[in-house]
Formats: sequence, C-alpha cells, structure tokens
Amino acid sequence: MRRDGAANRERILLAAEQVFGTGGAAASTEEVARQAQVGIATVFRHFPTKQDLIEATAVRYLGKLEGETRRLTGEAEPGQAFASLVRTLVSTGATKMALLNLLPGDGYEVAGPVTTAAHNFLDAIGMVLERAQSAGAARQDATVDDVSTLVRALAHVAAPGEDEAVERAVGIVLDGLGVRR
Amino acid sequence: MRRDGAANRERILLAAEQVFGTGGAAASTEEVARQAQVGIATVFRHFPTKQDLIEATAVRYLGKLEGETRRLTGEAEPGQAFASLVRTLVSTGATKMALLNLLPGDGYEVAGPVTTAAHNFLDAIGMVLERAQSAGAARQDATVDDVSTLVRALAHVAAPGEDEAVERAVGIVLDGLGVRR
DNA sequence: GATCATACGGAGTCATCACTCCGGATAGCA
DNA sequence: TGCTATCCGGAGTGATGACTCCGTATGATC
Repeated sequence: MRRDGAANRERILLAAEQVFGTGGAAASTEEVARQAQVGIATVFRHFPTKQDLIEATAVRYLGKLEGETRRLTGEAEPGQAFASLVRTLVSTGATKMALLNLLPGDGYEVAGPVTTAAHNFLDAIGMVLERAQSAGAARQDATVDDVSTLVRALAHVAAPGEDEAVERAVGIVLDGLGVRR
Repeated sequence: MRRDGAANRERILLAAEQVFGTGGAAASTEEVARQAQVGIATVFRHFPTKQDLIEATAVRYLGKLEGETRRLTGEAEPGQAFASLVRTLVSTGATKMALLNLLPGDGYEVAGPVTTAAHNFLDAIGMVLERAQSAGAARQDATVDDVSTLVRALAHVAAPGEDEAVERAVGIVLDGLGVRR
C-alpha cells in the first residue's frame, strides 16, 4: 500500500469519527470527505459503502475505549475507578452516540468485526466491574450487560450543555449500582 | 371545517404517531399518507411541513401520556404508582422514541405548543413523584427533571425484544431513586 | 337538487445523497 | 530520471424524499 493511501485512510477515519459522532449515522459521506480534505471518490475507494466506513470507524473507536477502560484496571480504588469509567463513557458517548448505537443489544448484526470489538470492550468493562464488586464497592448482582445498557441509555441523553442534569442522573444510576461515593 | 376534512386530519395524526414512533423522525411523510389511506397532498394541506406534522403528533401524544399519568395520582400505593409510571413510560417510549426526543432537555425550541404540552406532562409526573416522596417511598432529593432524564435515557435503549435487559436496568434506576420494591 | 367553498389525489419539481467513471497525478523503484 | 502500479479529484447518475400544482370530487347550504 502506498504511503499517501495509508495516510488518507487515517484522515478519513479520523474525520468519520468526528462527523458521525456529532451528526449521527445520517451525516453525509461528503461531509466526511470535506473534513478529511479528500475527494469523495477517495472515501469510497477505501470504504466501498457508507456502512463499511461506519463499521471501520466503530471498530477503531471501540478499540480506543477498550484501551482506556483496561487502563482503569490498575487503579488503586476499584470503586472510584468504576465510577470514573461510567462517567467517562457517558460523556464521551454523548458526542459519539451514533457509534455507541452499534454495541450489541441495539439491534446489530450478530457476527463481524464490530461485534468482536464490542465484546472485547465489554470484557474490559467487566474487569473493572468485578474489581469494584470484589472490593465491596458495587452491588454483587450487577452484570456487564446492566452496565452497558445503563451507559448507552445515559449517553443518549447526554447532550453537551446538559452537564448538570446528566451528572445528577449518573449519580442516581451509580447509587442504584451500589457504588460508594 | 368540513367533516371529511376533520376525519382525515385524525387519521393522519393516528398514522403519524405509529410511523414516526417506530421509524423515528426519519420516516417519510409518504409512509404516513399510505398508512392513513390518504393522498400525500392531503397530508401537506393539513400540516404544511413535516415539522408541523411531527409537532402536532407530539402534542397529541404528550397529552395522552399526561392523562395516563394524572390517573396514577389516585392510586393507593404512591411508591408502586411511581414505579409503575416509570415502567410504563419506558416501555411505551420504546416505540415512540422519536416523539420522546421532543421533550425539553433534548435540544428543542424554548416556546411553542410542544413545550407547553411537555411541561404539563412533567407537572403530572411531578405530582406522582411528590406523592411517593411524601410516603417515604422515593428519595427526597429526586427532582422531576431527574426522572425525565432517566426515563428518556431508558426509553432510548428499550427496543422491543430486549424486555429482560430493560427491566433489569429499570430496576437498578428505581433502586437509585430509592423506590421501595 | 343546484351551487360553490372546501377537500382530495397523484403526477411533477427540486434538492440531497450514496455511489461510479475516467482522465490526470504521484510514490516507489530501477 | 523514467516507468508504472497505485491513487487522486470532481463531474456525473439514479434513487429518494419533501413539497407543489391543478383538475376533479364532495359536503354543506339554499
């Protein structure tokens, strides 16, 4: 693969994360091309359909989230680490709701790279959750799916500018999850 | 207004609630016309723009929700009434998420009939909430906005068929709201 | 039952968007 | 530096959807 080709692919993915994140999946591919400073044909050469582009962007984004989540596994305070995870996911999810919608449980295809990436991400969340539970800082019967569902839910209403309302809602959910604060 | 005109207006609003509810605001006006068994021009004669149609549908729907909510004010068990309210709103919201998105706090215009209807609806929720709080069946510092935010959030992920996951999430949120179960 | 204001249907218009075609660069290598 | 496989841009193309035009039908009033 030629170097300029690889570089453009990167620029496109970066732009797509921004565009689809803020505008939802309804945002146009042309907008992505504009933001990436690339011709529309170049986008379609790298990603034959809009769906392919969205999926590639989602995989990349989920991988990033997974990395951030795994980093929290080493935190000294498991309860705080978990609370911090939820807060972070909700607020970053606020500007990427279209991508979060691709998580399982939101009516997505059963197999494929997106689902794999999502599972890896959920595994990472599970590790943080279990550490909190072992430390007695989260209720024992909570599952990763519970956390996933609640985070996706909160992310949907977490529009930028509604910080205070969202913070209150997150606090109530964390109480429901038995997280010590 | 002629009788057939009024009747068609009703059929259109009914169809719109169904179509926009399940398909989101992205659903086409033609689909509404088809479902209402009416020509496309008839829809636009009654509601000059698609936005007008969505707003009229939302006002109607919010009024219906308000009525159901006020009915819960007379329940014997305030805590159960509140829990039942949340459950009902989340599950009905699941098939009308596009309309629930028009509630304040989701980036909608400040004035107008939709906002008025939404406020009336929130008032009704407030009455149910306060009764539960007075009975010691809900935490004292919870506000109507908290409930509104959480319900909207849950409704977004409450796809039909995900009943069990949603029920668990609702349970956790109710725990966070201090609702006795 | 005649008149006419009110309503109706569906073909057409215009804009948007996903996706394609093709002539013109350019990176990498000898 | 010259060659070529790879890559690029932007003007199409076809489909879809919001909205309009206009000839026809019908409910209300006399």
